[in-house]
Amino acid sequence: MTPSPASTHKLYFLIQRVAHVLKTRADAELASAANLSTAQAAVLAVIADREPVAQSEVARDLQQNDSAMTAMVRRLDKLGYVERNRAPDDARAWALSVSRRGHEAIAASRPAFAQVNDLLDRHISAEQADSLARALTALLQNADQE
Amino acid sequence: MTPSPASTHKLYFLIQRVAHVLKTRADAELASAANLSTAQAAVLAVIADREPVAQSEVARDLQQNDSAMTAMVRRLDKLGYVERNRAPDDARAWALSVSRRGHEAIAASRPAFAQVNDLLDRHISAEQADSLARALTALLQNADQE
DNA sequence: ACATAATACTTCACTAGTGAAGTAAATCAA
DNA sequence: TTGATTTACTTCACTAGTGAAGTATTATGT
Repeated sequence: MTPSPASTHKLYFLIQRVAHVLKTRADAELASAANLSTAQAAVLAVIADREPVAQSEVARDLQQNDSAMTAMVRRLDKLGYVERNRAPDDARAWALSVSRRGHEAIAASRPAFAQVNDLLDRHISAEQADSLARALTALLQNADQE
Repeated sequence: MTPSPASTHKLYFLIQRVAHVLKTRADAELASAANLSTAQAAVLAVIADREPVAQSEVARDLQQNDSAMTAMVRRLDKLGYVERNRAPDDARAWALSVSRRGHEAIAASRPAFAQVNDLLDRHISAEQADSLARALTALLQNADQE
């Protein structure tokens, strides 16, 4: 097997730092544009996409555990961004959906995300972004089944 | 300006998810190989590289704030992985260094990180990794000054 | 049918980060 | 040289995640 190039060796830490820097930046933009964090925006997006949806499905989708979702949905509920009804077909589950205010928050957050995407665009070429996205998507899918 | 390709639009969330999945994976590997988390390993690596070093410098290096470092160094101290002496030239600052046990923990963690790097290698070609690393490094440096 | 296993969710104790506010020491400007 | 500012660190209240353990409820195998 060929040895890893020097750049691969620190790729893990590099990804962590880029993710951290982008998250901090995006959270700042988002906080001033909408009363929302990036983590909340991610969860809202999944719910909007699949509603009515159970917590466990959102957790699976974001590859987080159920207890994280319990806490997150409680916060989103307190903010008035989601509705929690009992699922009609399963007495254990919630049927989550995005409220009117939740949709407004999502809409208000769009420009902030656009700004972060612009930052990415300015420093990564379109082809690089494309190949990066493909590599990361493949990584996500394959890492699952190992 | 050319519009972002579809893949760029979700790049932010993609990076966050990949970072999250890799972190969870690496933490699991690391926990069984050494009594250490990836966040702790990152901090120890910086200290080892620059010792004796002040907390604020480590924080700057990892692009985190000072209060995060206060808490992290307290945990590392409790684990016996760092030594905290007062800096001789500055009564406000700590002079941090890695203890013998800290170096042992770093050593014990290497195979775990190697395993995560292998995972990356298996799903990203060497050239992709190289170009990815370059793009992310540039992004990190430029994002700083904006 | 019924014991067993899996699933949906919660709670708890923990790590790991943020930002705001505060203290003490060091630096700078006049 | 002293007053204002910056720096190093801490504390606090918060978000956001983990894993383990527990409670219902649903699904499964014989």
